[in-house]
Amino acid sequence: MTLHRVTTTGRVVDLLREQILSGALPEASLLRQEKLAAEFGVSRVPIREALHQLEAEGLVTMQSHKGAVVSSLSIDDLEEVYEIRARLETWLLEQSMPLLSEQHYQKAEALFAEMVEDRRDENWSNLNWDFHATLYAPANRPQTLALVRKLYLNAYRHFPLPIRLTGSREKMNREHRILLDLCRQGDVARATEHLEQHILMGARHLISRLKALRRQEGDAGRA
Amino acid sequence: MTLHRVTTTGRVVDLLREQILSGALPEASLLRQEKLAAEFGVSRVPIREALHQLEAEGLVTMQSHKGAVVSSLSIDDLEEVYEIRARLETWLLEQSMPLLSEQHYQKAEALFAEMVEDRRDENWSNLNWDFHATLYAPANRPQTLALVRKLYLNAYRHFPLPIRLTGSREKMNREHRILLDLCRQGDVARATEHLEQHILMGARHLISRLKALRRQEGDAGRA
DNA sequence: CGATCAAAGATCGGATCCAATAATATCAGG
DNA sequence: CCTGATATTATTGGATCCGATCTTTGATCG
Repeated sequence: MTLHRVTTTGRVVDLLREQILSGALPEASLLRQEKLAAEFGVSRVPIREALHQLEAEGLVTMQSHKGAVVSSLSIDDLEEVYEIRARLETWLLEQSMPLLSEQHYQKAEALFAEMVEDRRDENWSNLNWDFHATLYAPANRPQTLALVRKLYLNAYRHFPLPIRLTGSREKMNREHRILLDLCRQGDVARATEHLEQHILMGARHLISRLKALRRQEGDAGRA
Repeated sequence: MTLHRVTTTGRVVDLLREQILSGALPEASLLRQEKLAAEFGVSRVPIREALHQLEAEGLVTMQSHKGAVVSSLSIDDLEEVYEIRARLETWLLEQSMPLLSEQHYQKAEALFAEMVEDRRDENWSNLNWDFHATLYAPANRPQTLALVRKLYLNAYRHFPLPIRLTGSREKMNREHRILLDLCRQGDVARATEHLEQHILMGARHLISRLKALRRQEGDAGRA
């Protein structure tokens, strides 16, 4: 669609965003311009512009003459983002459900099957998003969908995949299965209720894992 | 709060954002780097970085080697943004209403009175936002509030004040009065319902004014 | 021995310069 | 006179250089 001509700054932005969202650059990492410039084999200018751009996206915070760090979400913020998602996604589903066609269901089923079968974790986030987005598609709310997607990625960043998924895949699969069935049955109230719980449960799981991780790190720090 | 040390880029960002949101730079305006640089008395570098930053915020769109233009929202997009606002703000009110204290009411009343009395238009947007935000404050949802504020500004931009307000001030005032009273009565259901209608009516008014304006421009073009 | 201040080094922000790309004008051919 | 190729110009993107600011180290003094 938007086929911007590739520019160095743009590529740097994409690379850094990818690394931040994937967790390769954990939160609070220092981003030295010179280091990144050398790493990517470019001058510092596109790095600086990329950092500014990412700052506007909320992924890094910059302090002038001090440096840029990968920004971090507090647990409260994380929870709130999930709650916003729940509020908006239930709304999307409410609108799209009456309009879901067999084609949408087939696509959702295919994505669901892929998520069940694929044992590797790397694609899970994308598949999960695609699954949800498929169910919301008929609502025809591009702005809302883009916003929710941004929140989705933003909430997931910083958490290496094993942390996100450990002990929750089967649960997620079961919930997705139920969600699909409820949609097919046309029960809007129960489907949206289930979706809300699904999202909020995901938040709770992620937060408990995160707290455990921080406790662990705290212990390591004390040792 | 965030007291970054002032940097040229930062100031340029703030200036351009202000000009875009206020309508001084109408949508689809071409933003020539050299022109802006001369205007602000700086080199092109901070201009470029500012433009990139604003692009990430969604206020301008850049095409490499072609230039930057002030981005525009379609009418559909505008309507959708208002609907998102309605969905989120009713949620905020729902949570905050039980927690509203006399202090909040007094602040809201003061802002309301200011909006009624102040015949000048310049402050209206800010006062209006502050009024709404005051009612949502007890919900203690900083992320949501920041997001809604962004949507609020984004939806209002491009519309010179006279267009936004003509023939709607009295209506807005009446609706605000009712909203305040419903809050005081503690009727959550009716208050949120009223708020939703208030926001959606605002959208409808703005869109009709916008369509009239475009029709008018179309006629002028044909003449 | 610890604290404070100064100087050196590191890093960032901004200006200038150069290269790459798109828009525009010019000219040849039909 | 119109169309298409080519050259010129305007504008952007990127690299290098310079000045400003922050950090760190080390020396001096209490």
